[in-house]
Amino acid sequence: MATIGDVARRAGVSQSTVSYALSGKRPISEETRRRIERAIDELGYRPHAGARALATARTDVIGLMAPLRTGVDVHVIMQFVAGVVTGASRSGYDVLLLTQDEGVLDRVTSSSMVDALVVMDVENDDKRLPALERSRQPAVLIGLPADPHGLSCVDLDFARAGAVAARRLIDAGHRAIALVGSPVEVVSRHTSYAERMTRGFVGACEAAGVTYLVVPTAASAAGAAASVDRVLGMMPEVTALVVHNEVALPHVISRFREAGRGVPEQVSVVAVCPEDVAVSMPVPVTSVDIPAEAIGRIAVEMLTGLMADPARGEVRLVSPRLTERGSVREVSAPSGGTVTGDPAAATP
Amino acid sequence: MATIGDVARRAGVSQSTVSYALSGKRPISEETRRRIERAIDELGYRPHAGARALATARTDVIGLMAPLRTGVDVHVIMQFVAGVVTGASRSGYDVLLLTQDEGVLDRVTSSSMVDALVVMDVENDDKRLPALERSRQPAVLIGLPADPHGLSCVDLDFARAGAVAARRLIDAGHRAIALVGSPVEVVSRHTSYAERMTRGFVGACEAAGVTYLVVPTAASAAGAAASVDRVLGMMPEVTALVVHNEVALPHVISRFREAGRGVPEQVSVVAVCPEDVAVSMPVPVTSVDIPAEAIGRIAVEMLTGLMADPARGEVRLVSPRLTERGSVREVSAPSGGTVTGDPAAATP
DNA sequence: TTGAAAGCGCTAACAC
DNA sequence: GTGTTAGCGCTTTCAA
Repeated sequence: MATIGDVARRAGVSQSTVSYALSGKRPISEETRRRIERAIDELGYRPHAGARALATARTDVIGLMAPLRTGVDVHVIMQFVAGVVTGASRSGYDVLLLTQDEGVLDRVTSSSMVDALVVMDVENDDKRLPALERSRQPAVLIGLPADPHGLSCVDLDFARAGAVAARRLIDAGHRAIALVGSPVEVVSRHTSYAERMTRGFVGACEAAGVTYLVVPTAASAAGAAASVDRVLGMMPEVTALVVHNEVALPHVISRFREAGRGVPEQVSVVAVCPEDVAVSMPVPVTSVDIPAEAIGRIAVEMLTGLMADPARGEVRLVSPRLTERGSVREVSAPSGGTVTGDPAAATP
Repeated sequence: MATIGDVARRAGVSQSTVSYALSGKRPISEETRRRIERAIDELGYRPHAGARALATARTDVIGLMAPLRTGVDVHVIMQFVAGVVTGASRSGYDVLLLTQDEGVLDRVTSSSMVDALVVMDVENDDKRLPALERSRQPAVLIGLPADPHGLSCVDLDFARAGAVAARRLIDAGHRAIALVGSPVEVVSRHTSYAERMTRGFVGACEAAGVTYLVVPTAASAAGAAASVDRVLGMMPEVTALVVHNEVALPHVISRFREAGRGVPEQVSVVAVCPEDVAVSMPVPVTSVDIPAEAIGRIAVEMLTGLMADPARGEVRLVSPRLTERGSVREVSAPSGGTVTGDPAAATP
């Protein structure tokens, strides 16, 4: 590999001139610049990343801690990752893919491998937070810990998403609505989005005085079926669902159909999921989209902002947007319903 | 950040001694080693990755070119990625996540950011291959280009997978079998796995003299429905399916059921997909598993092998394994069928 | 507008 | 068993 010295020699200038020509940090005469560019092309020169990192204390690499346990919401995760990579490359950064492990975090940061970090799948009381603080690296969390104080976070506003989804159904005249939610693992791991989603849903239902039910649901056909049966058992009058579980969604729909309740004829559905999932269902599903890729990009934008100017933490909640796809049926409201709900499951 | 010099001073030894203590490349007295370790702990020292890369011409990072276009087989991709990351960390490497772009490949390799590369989603005539060659970096491809000569590749043996899946159905007595295959985009992009799969399927069917049909299928409910209708139209006597399309799978099953052909009562199914997908279907599906995570790990193993000893390229095809899950019904063979098939779609 | 040269932090001869 | 030191390739003062 050619070095900056080779380029300098070939162009008949000094190393520093080449360096400055590359960085643009001082004016270079047209003639010199031309010679340098020529030499660079001829030699196929690229600065050595390690040498540069050593000299500048920057790597132009950002670390991405992503949950690679497969099974849950792979779709969404992939989209976050894609957004982060896109955003990063747009800003001239590469992405080092890290596992969800505080040990890795310590190692990577203190050996100066990355300039900053994006941390995905943040839990309420995330074990990586102390390590993050210790590292004193700029960082953006995707998700919301219990105490986001001083941290930079971005996420979909799941509380509003839950409310928007519920309200769409309420406004359509439905009076008995179930939330088919995230898997119990997610809830018990205290990844806050499930709780926020539930809170928003419950809030909207109570405000409107409609009957509601919250059912955590495993990410499989069996889980979906079990949840559907539970819903039908506890709330036979159900006419509408909010589904916040990408994997279960198709199975929920078909189980309801098997039970003689077609979507959208007998049962209306609003999903909370990525757009492409909602579109690819047997029945296109009206949904509150999770703009995962956009959120990934925003995370990187926030990060570059932080690097330029280490301000105080900022929490950015992306507003949910509902897209109609015809899975909600307007019903003539048969007078107001009663508030019942499943107190056990519905605690915020 | 503490440097090796700080450690040396604190331990009362020279830098090189610290370096050697760390690398174990020469014997260090028990006493000295103890003092050094102590100093390292107290200072929280970690070698600076860039400095080390500069001095050793190694980064301990491998590049992973992964297709981040969402939509197709996200599941499988995630599992490959997870396998690569796991394998890498097991061998002391970190992973730089790169987009599928020759420009990126050139940049990353010639600036010495990585020691080696794993290239996913290889097409028959992949544009990245020249850049790869140019880079003279050890590389392992996941997938198979048209001419793998001199390259290291690993993939599932899709030809045998197709054959195994078909044979399972043939052996169960089925005489009219359809392959619901990969999306046309995949086929036309000439990602060879779809072709190999088809070849294996067709070969087995022709060898057994059964009727068969090959139908590329879009990765959506609509695509699945269209394909099912096409199958029923062209081959109404169909009693068995091989499905090589993870996204379409659930919709194929339900569309058949809607057409009055339940799985496995009227229609037997063997899928070619990751295990967790087959398990999470409404009906557990007998499948030839795609051991994506294992393949990812193998890729890294091959890579470390190559780095240690740049041998000639080696193509490793992982043997398919069929797992019974009850979606195949044994039928009393009603005498041998005729070879018809869809010549247009079934060309190898 | 350009050069010379001192590091950045580490490894690995080459000494002893 | 340990120390000295010359790089690795780049950036950035300091000088001109």
